[in-house]
Amino acid sequence: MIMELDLQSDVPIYTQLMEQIIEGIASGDLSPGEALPSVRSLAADIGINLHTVNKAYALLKQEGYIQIHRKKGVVVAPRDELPPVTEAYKAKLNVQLRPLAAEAICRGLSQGELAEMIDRLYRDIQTKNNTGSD
Amino acid sequence: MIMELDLQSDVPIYTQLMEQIIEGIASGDLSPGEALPSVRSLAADIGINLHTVNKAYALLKQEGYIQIHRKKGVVVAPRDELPPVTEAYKAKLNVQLRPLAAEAICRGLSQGELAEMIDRLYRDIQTKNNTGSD
Amino acid sequence: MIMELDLQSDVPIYTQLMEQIIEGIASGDLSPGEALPSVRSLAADIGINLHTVNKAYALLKQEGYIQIHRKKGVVVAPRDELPPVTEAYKAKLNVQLRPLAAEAICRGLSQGELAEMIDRLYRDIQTKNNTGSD
Amino acid sequence: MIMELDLQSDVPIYTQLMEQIIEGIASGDLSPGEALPSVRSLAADIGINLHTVNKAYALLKQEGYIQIHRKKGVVVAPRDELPPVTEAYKAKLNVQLRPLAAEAICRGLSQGELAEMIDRLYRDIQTKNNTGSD
DNA sequence: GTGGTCTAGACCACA
DNA sequence: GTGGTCTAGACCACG
Repeated sequence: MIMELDLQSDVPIYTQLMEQIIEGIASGDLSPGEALPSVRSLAADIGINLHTVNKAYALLKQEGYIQIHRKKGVVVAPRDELPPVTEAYKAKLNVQLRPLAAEAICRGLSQGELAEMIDRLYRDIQTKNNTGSD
Repeated sequence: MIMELDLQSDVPIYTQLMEQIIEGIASGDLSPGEALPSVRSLAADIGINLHTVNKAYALLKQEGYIQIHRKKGVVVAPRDELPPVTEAYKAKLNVQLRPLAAEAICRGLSQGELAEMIDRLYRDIQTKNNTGSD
Repeated sequence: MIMELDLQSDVPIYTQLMEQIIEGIASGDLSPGEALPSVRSLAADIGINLHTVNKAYALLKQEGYIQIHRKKGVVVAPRDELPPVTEAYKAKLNVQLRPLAAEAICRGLSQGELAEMIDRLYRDIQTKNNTGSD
Repeated sequence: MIMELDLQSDVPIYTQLMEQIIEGIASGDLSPGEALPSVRSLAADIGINLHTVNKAYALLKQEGYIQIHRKKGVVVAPRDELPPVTEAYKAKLNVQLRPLAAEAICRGLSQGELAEMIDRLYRDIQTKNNTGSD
């Protein structure tokens, strides 16, 4: 799996790492139960410190996306143990979307255009289409 | 206008300030051309540091939401000067939405449900217009 | 507040730190809303690395015992926001108690004796009695 | 005897092994004097490393729960040689229970509820005696 | 070799 | 000065 990190971004590296892995799971690039690279090897691969990878893994574990298996190492959680759509999640998502919606309204982006963007993102992610022909 | 700040949040205060003002403009609570409180008075009102308000105003100005006149003070930008839907904006929005979409897919939130959430947010924000002169 | 750490113990320092703070809250030694020492100062006080303190604080925050307030720094969560008795908590507690109960049965410790130990612990903690006259 | 191991748990496998065996003794599932599987066969049965089983057995022997004879192999200690309720044990138990009690107090779990949980655990463990000869 | 823990020292965003 | 992030290097428990 290819990790696209922007070390210059103001988004913390461990967050980018988390996002990449979550997107990997969403796209099917990473299958439930599949093993992930060890903290050390991934850190070496992408040229960052192992603690940074460790933090990403720890947070993903806490959220339920991955598990630390004592024999298999780090693995993607099985499908039925992936985090579900809880009320807490929907509340969090609302909080995240709200400022985006407000800005969209200010700029005059129609709801339809926004819906279309999301539509494209859903298809983009689910078809592993990483190049985006837009 | 009421500012709702969460000092426990991991979102910086100046960002929350920006979001509140943008949402105020989106909801019509703040009209184009309307005057905003001075840095000093706003900071005193909500009990935060001058620098924090300053930073929020500076960024809002930079993005085109507000204007700072020597005489009139801080005012909301006139309608035709509010930031438009540029390609850069759409790209930024895509980058912001992508991880949210990926997580939604992982958790099994359908595209329809997500669209509905956004629909509700649009209505929620746009009908919050209290025109309150307090 | 006095921190009693055993650097030789196999219990991680950050765990001991968490336990001490939780006991401090339980005993009333730390009041809801009260400010805790900063990561740096606490680390310096007890002669450990600031990252270790940081980890303890981060976990306590995650569990809801403390909050990171942007103005006041680290504070004990207000009483009504302290973690409640959830089913998840009871399940966790059961898992923790089970092996202790099994060992107690093996050794022939009666249920009454165990109940009495807990009774004494409750009183001990709630009366800030840190010396234990047993 | 069935071993329930959780490879995702943060509890080391050898510890889980110990706990299972101790609970087996407590429930009567394993009788004093009864033979336990050899290190080799147990390791093979539950699919873990030899060293892991070895470590569990060594610690159990050290604590007095099992005995290792050259000829008879591994057997559960006779009833009168099982570890008794020593002061050291009570002290250790106190140390283990203390943080649990502190957390319970913080969350508002009453002493009665805690006592009831322990009561249920005692009965749960002691009635699990299936005397299964498989 | 794995993850977990701890240390040390550094930079930055925030208020 | 605060917490947050990242790096570097080390030791240990586990399997």
